[in-house]
Amino acid sequence: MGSALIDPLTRKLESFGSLSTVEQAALRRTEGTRVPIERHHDIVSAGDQPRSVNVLLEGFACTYTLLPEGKRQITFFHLPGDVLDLPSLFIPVMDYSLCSLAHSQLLRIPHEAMLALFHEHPRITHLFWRETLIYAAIFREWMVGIGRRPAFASVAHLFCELIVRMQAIGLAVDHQVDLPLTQADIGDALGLSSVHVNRTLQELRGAGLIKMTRSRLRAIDWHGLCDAGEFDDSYLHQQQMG
Amino acid sequence: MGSALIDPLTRKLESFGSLSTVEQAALRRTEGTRVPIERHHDIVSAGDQPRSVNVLLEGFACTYTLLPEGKRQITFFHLPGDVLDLPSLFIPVMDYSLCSLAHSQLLRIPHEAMLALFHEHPRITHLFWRETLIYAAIFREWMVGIGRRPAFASVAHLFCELIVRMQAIGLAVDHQVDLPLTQADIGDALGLSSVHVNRTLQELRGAGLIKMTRSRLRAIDWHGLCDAGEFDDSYLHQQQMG
DNA sequence: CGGGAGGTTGAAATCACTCAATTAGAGTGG
DNA sequence: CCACTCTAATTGAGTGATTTCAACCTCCCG
Repeated sequence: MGSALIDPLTRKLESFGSLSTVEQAALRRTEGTRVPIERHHDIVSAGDQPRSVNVLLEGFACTYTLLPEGKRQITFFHLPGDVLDLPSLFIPVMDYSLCSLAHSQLLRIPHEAMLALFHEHPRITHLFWRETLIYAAIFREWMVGIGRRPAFASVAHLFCELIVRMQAIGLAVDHQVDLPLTQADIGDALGLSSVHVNRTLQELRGAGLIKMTRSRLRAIDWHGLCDAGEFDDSYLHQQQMG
Repeated sequence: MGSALIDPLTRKLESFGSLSTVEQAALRRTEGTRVPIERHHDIVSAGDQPRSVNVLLEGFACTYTLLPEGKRQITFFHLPGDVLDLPSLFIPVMDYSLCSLAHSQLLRIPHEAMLALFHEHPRITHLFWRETLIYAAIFREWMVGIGRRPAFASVAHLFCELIVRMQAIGLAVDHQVDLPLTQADIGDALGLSSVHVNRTLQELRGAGLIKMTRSRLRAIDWHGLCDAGEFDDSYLHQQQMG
C-alpha cells in the first residue's frame, strides 16, 4: 500500500546517507494512511499527544510557535520526505504546531510501526537520528541569521537553504523552485515584518539576484545570492549535490 | 576510572528519563579520559573531524558560530552532564565550534565506546536521541526569543531557561545559580549588543526581578521573571523538577 | 465583476546599535 | 598593602535599521 507513497521519504533519507535494498524494502513495507490536507490547515498543534507520525509526501509545511501577543515565529520549513513530528515518538506532548503552506499529501504512520522499523534496522535508526542532527544544524543557522544578519543577508540565506534542500530531493532545477510562501511567512521565519520583507525582496530583485512571482523563486545569480547570504551549504551535510 | 566521573552524565540523562541499574552500570563502565580546560578556550572548532566525544563534567561551555564580519552568535549554553559534540558521531565534520566559559572538566570518550554503548543498550540510545530532540526544542525557543521577543522578555526568558536546567541537575537552589556569563556573551546568545544587554539588566534589576553580581544570578521574583519572559518550562520536558 | 488575500507604498515612531569615554573590579607583582 | 593592569560594566549621545499604521493597488478566483 505504502509502496509508491513512501518514496519521498526514501529519497530524502538517501540525500544524506545510503540505504541497503533490504532497508529500502523495509521502508516501503511500512504501513501508513494517506491523508490529503488543505492549504493553511494545522496538522498537529502544540499540546497534542499524537499516536502516529506524519510524513510529508507532497506539498509544503512549517513548524511554528504562537506568542501571547499574537506574534508568530516559524521555526522550520518542511519539504517532501520530511517526518514532521518525529519528536512525538520520544516526547509525548508536542511543544510546537505544524501547518501546511500548500495543498499537501501526508502519510500517517502509527508510532508502533515506526518503532518496530527502528528496532529491526539500527542503520535506519541512525539515519533518522542523523536527520534530527542535521535539522539541529539548520536551527543553529537560523539562529545566526535571525540574531546577527541584517534583513538582506538573512532573506538571501533562507532562499539559498531552500533551493539547496529542494535540489537534494529533486524538486529544484537550475536554482528555480516552487515556493508557496507569502511575504508574511518569510517575515515570521526571519523575525521581520512583512513590510520589511517586501522592501528587502525589492532590493534582492534590484540587485539582480532573484526573480520572484507569487509562488516561484528563481535565483538569477546563484553565486551572488550565496555571497549576499554568506551561504555555505556544508552545514546541510548532503550526500550528493544537484 | 570513569566511575565517579561520569555521574553528571547519568544525572542529566535521568533528568528527563529513567535508567535501569544495568544501564547505569554500563554508563559508569564507559571508558574515558578526564581533560581539564581553561576558561575561554576552544574545545572543538568548526571543520574538525573528532574521533571522540566530550562530556562536560564540571563548568560551563557554549556552542557558537563566527560570522565573516566578526560577529558571533552563541547557539547554546552547555551545562554539566551535556555531551558537547554528540553530532560528531553521525556527522563527520563539525559545523559549529565549542568554547568553555569557565574553568571546566571534560570527559573524552572515544566514538567506538559510545557506539558500543548504543549498540548494547537501545534504551540509552533512545534517551540520547530524546536529549537531541529536547535540545532542538530549546533551539526553537531561542529562535522565538531572538526573532520575536523584545530584549527585556528575551533576557528574562534565557535566565528562566538556565535556572530551570541548572535546577534539574542539582546546580541551582532557590532560583539562584552561578553563571559565568559576560554581558557580551548574553548579547551574542540573544542577538543583542552588550550595551543593550547592560541596559536591559538594569531594567530587570529595577523591576525587582533579579539580582546579579559578576558571576551569580538570583531570581528575586521567580514568577515575575517567568511572566516577563513568557516562560513556560514544558518545552524542556523535565522528568522531575527541583 | 466582485471579493479577498496578498503585495506595495509612505511617513512617523521605536527599538536597538555604534561610537567613545568613564568607572568599577579582580588579579598580579613589587 | 599599594600601584598597575586588564577585563568587564556603565553611561551619554547620535545614528540607523526595522516596525507600525494606514492606505492603496493588483491579481486571482469564483
